[in-house]
Amino acid sequence: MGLRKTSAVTIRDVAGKSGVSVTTVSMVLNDAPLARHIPLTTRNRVKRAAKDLGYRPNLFARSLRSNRSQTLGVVVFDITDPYCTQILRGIEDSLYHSGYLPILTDIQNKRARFQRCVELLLERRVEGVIAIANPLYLETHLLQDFAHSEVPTVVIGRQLSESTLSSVVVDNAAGTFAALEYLYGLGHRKIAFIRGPKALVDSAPRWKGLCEFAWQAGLKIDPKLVVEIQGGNSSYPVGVQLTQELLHREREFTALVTFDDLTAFAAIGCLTKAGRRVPEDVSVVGFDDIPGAGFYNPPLTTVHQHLEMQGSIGAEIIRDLIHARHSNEAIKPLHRRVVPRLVVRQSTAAPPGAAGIPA
Amino acid sequence: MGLRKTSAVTIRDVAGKSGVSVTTVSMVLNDAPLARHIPLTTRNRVKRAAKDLGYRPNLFARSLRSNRSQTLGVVVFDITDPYCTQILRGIEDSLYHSGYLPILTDIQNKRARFQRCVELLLERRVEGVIAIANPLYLETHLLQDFAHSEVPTVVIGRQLSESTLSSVVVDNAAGTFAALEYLYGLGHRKIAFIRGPKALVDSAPRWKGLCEFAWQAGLKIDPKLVVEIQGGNSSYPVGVQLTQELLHREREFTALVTFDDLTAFAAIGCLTKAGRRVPEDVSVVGFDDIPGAGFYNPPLTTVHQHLEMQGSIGAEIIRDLIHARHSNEAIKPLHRRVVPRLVVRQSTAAPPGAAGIPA
DNA sequence: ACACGCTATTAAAACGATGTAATATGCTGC
DNA sequence: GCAGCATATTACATCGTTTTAATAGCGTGT
Repeated sequence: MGLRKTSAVTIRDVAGKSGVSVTTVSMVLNDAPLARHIPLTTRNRVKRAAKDLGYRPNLFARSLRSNRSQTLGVVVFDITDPYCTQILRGIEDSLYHSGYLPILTDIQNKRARFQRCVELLLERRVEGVIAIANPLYLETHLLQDFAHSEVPTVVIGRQLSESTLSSVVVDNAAGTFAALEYLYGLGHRKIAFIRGPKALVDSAPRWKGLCEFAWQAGLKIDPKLVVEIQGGNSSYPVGVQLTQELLHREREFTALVTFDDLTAFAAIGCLTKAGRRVPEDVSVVGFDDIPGAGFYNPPLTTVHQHLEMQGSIGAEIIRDLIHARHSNEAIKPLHRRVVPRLVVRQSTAAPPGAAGIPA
Repeated sequence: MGLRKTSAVTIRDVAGKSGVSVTTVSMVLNDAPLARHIPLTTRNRVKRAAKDLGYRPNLFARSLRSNRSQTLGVVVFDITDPYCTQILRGIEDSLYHSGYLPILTDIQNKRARFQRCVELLLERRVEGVIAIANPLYLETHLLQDFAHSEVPTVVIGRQLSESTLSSVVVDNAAGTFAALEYLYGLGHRKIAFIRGPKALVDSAPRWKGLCEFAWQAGLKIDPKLVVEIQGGNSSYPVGVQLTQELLHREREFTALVTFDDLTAFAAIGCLTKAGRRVPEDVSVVGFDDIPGAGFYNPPLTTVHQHLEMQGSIGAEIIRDLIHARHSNEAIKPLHRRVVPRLVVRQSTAAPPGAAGIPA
């Protein structure tokens, strides 16, 4: 190994060296059905020659001929966002032994880039597409290009039940439900909330999960203890500002459920500065379990949404769809939903007064 | 836009529609040098037809013929590591308008995958490779495969001055030098250090920068205030443990310089728990400026190493090398070094006693 | 009249693989 | 002695492009 040069070795060379025709070589190396008549000795001779010469089939020629690129397109909205990279990891793992290579395009959260990414992938004749949905906007109509080209497409992170596209989503409501259930179990009753911005699709179901538990447990949600992120997105400064607002309202609370981890970080920072200890005075719960949540000060209790698994599910769906398409079966979009899990760390504890009401 | 189907449109169709031969179409669309004799009217007719039909050249055919894949390989050691993704972002940006598409392979920090990634890229006939060096190990000999195949290769994050590979690195010593200079300027004299593990190449130069400044400023480094990360890598728990050890030694210190941000986070967590306030009692400085450093509690003063820029420089080098290779110039490996910048946030302040000795 | 250069255009040969349709060989049964 | 069949193998067209070498028309100077 190591000293094969630019594989100028073609199938013809292999044929020459092993004394058979290129057809035979091709059939042997792909063990095509028609190769069943070729005796073992010949097969071995061919394989031997191929290995000796360090033959690597030219993928361009192969793709040109067979019209299969052995390539999937992956569209992420921001490669520096751990949300995307964790999903990517799952995709990679699922694809690793499949012969498919993912090619990655990054929207960088810029609308203008979306169109170009789609074109790029179509140009490269990808056999399928996995798109990680931007939490803010999603140009579904752009993805329709793929649907039209009959390229199987799955969107991760956005519910699309009646679309021609497949989808993988997390069950947001189940996540917040579990979080509130846990706090309630610890004994918290005065609980504050920072809701997500209306612009994000995840906001509504996360809030819904909270309301559901509250309703089931007979817990009253105090409107004075609810604030909402305005504008497009959560951010550290916004989190700080909303936490301050909660403090200014001078309504006591022993726990705080935030829309996401970043907001939770901001809240903890703000509470600490205001002299409230976390978790001794106030418990804080986030959502997402971003990397770093476990290293925060204190380590954050939050809802883990199995991003890797979402990625691998997406890849599986695509593989299935491609397979279906190839055997001329009807391709029906698939929809999967993964259940998140509450990860308890050290930003939550029993409320100050009652030390440990049992769940 | 939107409803072009699987581009079964070939150059032949365009030729048919515009009433010329495929040769003419090809020449016009690539504005090849030989197209100079073709009158404007014909050119426009061809271009018009191409656009009307929604013609997209088949890249497989093109690559097969011209032996150019229009593709670069990028090898990262861990796609979920922000170090990699920031560099990636720089690479993308630099490549965005170049016609080259990066295809990404992820080692996942597993030695075994390296070989396979290299093979994958060679198979896809990439025209160049950008490898982001694993901080721990780097199978340079595996990359030699690329050198042998005359595929231009640049390594980001590892000094390789006399190699046949090109390289981009950060000037580690300059970074730590600046950090210590800053603390010294604030008035700190009793300064503790957490050194990086010997196994990491970055450890030595970062320590060297500290020693250099200390020597220049006449600052004595107290061996009792120096600890070193053992084993392979920095981690949160290790950081906590080493900080505890520093505290146990009962040698007073007003500032702490850590090997990297993760260790700094751990140190801050540990100090806080031990009742030392950051930065009022102890200032802490990290290295890397990982995302989240600005959101930590408190926001971390650290050394920013321009990862995006490193990425784009790498991409530029590759483009230059490919170009050189193409015009049959000799390809000499290039080596670039970027100077980091100290980012002052809120984990540093003047030492407790002397409130603000001027630099 | 014709060799020459110039413009405008194209036929045809690659590129490297795949797979269909065809061929060559040997064996069986009648 | 030959149709019929299984076995072993291959010639050749094909995929869609690029590019070389050739062609055709057309003025022009001798």
